[in-house]
Amino acid sequence: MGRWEPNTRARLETAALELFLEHGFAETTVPQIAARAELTNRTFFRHFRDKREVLFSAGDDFPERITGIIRGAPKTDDLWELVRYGVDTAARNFFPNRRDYFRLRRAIIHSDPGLRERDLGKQADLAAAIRAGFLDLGYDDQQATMAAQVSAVAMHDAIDRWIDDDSGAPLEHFVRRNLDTIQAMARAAGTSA
Amino acid sequence: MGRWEPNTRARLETAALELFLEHGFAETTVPQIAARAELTNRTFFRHFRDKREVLFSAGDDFPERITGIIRGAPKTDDLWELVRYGVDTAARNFFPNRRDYFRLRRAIIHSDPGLRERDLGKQADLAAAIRAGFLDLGYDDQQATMAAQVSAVAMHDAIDRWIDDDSGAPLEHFVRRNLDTIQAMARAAGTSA
DNA sequence: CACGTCATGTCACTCCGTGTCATCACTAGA
DNA sequence: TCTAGTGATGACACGGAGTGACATGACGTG
Repeated sequence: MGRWEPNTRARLETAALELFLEHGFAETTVPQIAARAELTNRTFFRHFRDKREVLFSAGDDFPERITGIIRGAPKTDDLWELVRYGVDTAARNFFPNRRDYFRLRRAIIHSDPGLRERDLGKQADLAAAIRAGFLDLGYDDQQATMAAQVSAVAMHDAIDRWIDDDSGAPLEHFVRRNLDTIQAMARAAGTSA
Repeated sequence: MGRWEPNTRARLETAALELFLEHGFAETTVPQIAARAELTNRTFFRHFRDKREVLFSAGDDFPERITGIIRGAPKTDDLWELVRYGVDTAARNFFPNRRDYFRLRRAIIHSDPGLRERDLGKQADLAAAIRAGFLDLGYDDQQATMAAQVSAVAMHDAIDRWIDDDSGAPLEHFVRRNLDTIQAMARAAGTSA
């Protein structure tokens, strides 16, 4: 399997992260990253489709995993309960407890419009996978799509809050709170007027 | 004001759309677009920050307009009602009745990953503007963020369905239906089990 | 009619990303 | 031990995106 240094991908990822933190994303060139990892320009693009992707390859398997979670969910007709179960389980399993790393990574992503767009793309991929899972369970297109989007939105925002929070609350807490907020909104509708 | 042909931007936009439809987005070069519009490469980038943006400049004022809509909304404490009002009003006012044009445009966007990401970026910009409007009205961060995301998601998906629908139903119909789906989900939670 | 302004043109340049072929370590098999 | 094959990397060339700096030329103003 590994004839050269077998850590090629990892070496490129850490080299990239370091350089992005030192000089900024836009100011870092791909040849610089490759050089720090003792590789060449061409090799970088064999492992990552573009310069942005080097920050996102960690979540490559999220779509499959979320599909697995939904498949393995306890049987219920309650779609909202299924959403709660799904995001909660994902929150418990997807994210290692390295908040400081995520904070650095987010800082880089927020610093560049292109990275922000790529991040949104990943979020959309996740939503698509969730939707596919719901469709598989027999929910109709409309329900599956909306439930998936709500899930993805709640999760994405929760990660943001979790990163900024220093109380030690787990990610699940923030996801649930987001879903509860939406639910409360929808339930209160038509009540006050 | 106009010394040359005064339609520079519009000429570039139509030239780009035509070429994208003829040869595909990736296969079309910026010099080609500029040439068809009888302009130069450099002028293209003075009007659009990159090749993708030429397909999106039409919605540049959406964020301001949505903020205006929320500011001018009838007073209510019912956030969900406010969401309904906002997306409904936006649906009525933002989109001209050129479904065929939107269909072509969407076909191009769906054909290229980069364009899809840019599209998601625009959706996020819209969500941010909506959130700002809600914050302005005094809602807390959590509520404002979730309500804004729900609004943006409902709108984005509604446009998709509206484009594909041939019954002549107006865009508002699909937005409302999306919101109703979410509301029904949230209200039914805990009912069936 | 001289002047300033502003959109466009011209030119040169860096960097991203790709196609193509060469290299070289390791493995399998005789 | 030799040899052929495999697969990851290196070397090289190239097109296209996007930018900076300066030139041009039409228009309004005094």
